[in-house]
Amino acid sequence: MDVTTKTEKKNDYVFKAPRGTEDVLPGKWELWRLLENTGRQVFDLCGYYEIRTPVFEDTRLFVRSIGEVTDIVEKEMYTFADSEDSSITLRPESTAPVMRAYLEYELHKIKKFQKFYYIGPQFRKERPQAGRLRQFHQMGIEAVGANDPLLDVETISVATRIFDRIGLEGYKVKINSIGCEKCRPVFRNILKEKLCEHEKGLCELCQSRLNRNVFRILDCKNEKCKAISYHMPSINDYLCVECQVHAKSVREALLEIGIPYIADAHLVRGLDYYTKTVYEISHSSLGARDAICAGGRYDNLIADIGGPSIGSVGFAIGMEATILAIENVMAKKNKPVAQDMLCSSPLVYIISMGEETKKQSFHLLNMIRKSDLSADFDYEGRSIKAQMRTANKVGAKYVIMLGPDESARGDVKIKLMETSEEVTMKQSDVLTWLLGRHTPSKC
RNA sequence: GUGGGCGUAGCUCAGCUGGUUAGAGCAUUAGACUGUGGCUCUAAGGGUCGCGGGUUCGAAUCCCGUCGCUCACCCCA
Repeated sequence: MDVTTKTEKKNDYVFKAPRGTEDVLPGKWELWRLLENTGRQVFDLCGYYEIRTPVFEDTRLFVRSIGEVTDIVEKEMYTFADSEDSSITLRPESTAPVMRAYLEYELHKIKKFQKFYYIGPQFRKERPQAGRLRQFHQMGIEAVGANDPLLDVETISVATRIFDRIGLEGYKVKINSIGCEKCRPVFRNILKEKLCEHEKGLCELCQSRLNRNVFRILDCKNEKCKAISYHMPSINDYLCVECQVHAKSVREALLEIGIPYIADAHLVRGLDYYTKTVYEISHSSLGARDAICAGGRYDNLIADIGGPSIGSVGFAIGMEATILAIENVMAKKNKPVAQDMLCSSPLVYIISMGEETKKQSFHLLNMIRKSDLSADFDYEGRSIKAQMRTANKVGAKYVIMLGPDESARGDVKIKLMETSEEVTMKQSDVLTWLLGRHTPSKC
C-alpha cells in the first residue's frame, strides 16, 4: 500500500502525532496526575467504584444510545469494519459502554443501585480546537438505578468537590431541566410553532435548526436570535408535575448543601438520552468552549439499550479543558505547578568517578533503591562537575560520591545539596543514615 | 465540513517597503589554576527560513499551490 504523499521526501519523513492527538511529555504530567489522583480520591470518598471498559464497542451501541440524528453519530465517530458483518467504533463517550457492561453482567440483578467511575480516552473525529481534541480524555461517574433528585445533587457535588480540592477557583454550575419523554415533546412543539412565526428573523443556521434541533436555537449567540428567544416560553413552564417536583428538589438540595448554581433555562444537551436534570460546569478562563464538566440524568437510556427501566445520573469531566483551566488559574496567581505532587526528583544522586569505583557505586545505587528510596546515577561518563550540575537540576537532596579515595577507606562522601555541607561515613552506614532521615516511598 | 491567523535553530521569537557568510534570549555541551552544583563570565554545537513552483540580476522577505499548526463556527467534554 503506497501511502506516501507528494510532499514527502524519500527517507526524510518525520512522523508526527496524528492530528487532534497530543503527547503528554515529561513536565506536563504533574497536572494530569493531580487531576486524576484527586478524582480518584473523591470518587472513593463518595462510594464510586472504578470500571474499565474497552475503547471500542459495537457501533450500534452508540447509534442507539446517543441518537441517530446527532452530529456525533452522523459524522464524528471513528468507525471501522471489524469483519464482514460487524462494525466497531472507538468510543465517543463512556456512559453507554458503562451501561452496556452493567447490563451485560446483569449487575442490576446483584444490586440495582450501583455507582461507577471511569477515567480514559474518548474519540471524536472533529476539527481540533482549543481544549478539544480527537483523542480526548474524560473522567466521569454514573450513578445507576435510582431516581432520587438528591442523587442528581450528589453527582454535582462530586464534581465540585474535585474542583475545590484542586483549588480551581472560578467555576460556575449551570443547571436546567429539559423534562422527560412526556413533557419535552409538548414543549418542543410549542417552541417550534412560536419560533416559526419569527423564522425570517433567525440566523440562517437557526432556520435549519428549526427542523433539526429546536432547543439549540435558545443557545444561539447571534444577537437577533438571542432577542427572539428571550421572548420564547421557558421549558420550566411546561414541565409535567413529576419533572417540576424533581427540579425543585434538586435546586433546594443544592442550596441546602451550599453549592451555588445558576438556573439557565437555555441550557440544552447534544445527546438524546438526557431527561430532567441537565447541568454544566464552566470556567470563565476558557473562552469559547468553556465547559469543563457536563452531565445530567438519563432515565431512559438503559431501557433504550435493552435493559430494565431504571433511571441514572452522571457526568463527564473534560480533562484537557480542566487542565487548561487549572493552568490559567495558576498563571494568574503565579503559583508553581503543583510541586508537591511531583515525585520525579530523586532523593539521592550518585556520582560515579572512573571505572574502578563505578561498580561499587552502582551496587550502592541498587541497595538504596531496594530500600524504596529514590536514587539515580550517571551513565554518560561525564565530568564530576557535569554530574553535579545534573544532580542539582533534577533536584536531588543528596549527592553521594564514591571515588578512589573513599573506596580505599571503605567510605562514601555525602553532600547535602541544600546546605552544601558534606559528611563522610562508612559505606555500610549509608542506608541507615538515609533511612533515619527519610521514610521510604513508593513513588 | 466552513472561515480567519500563522509556519525562521530543541523552545519563544527578531529579521523594516526583496540585496553580501540568517540573528537574539532560553535550553544544550564544554571551559573559568584540573574530585563538586545552584550565581556570573567565555566559547561551541545546532537552521535545506514547512514543502513545491513562479516573479526577479537577486527572496526568509512578493505571487500561486500544497502540507501542517492554530483559533473560531457547526457540534460538543
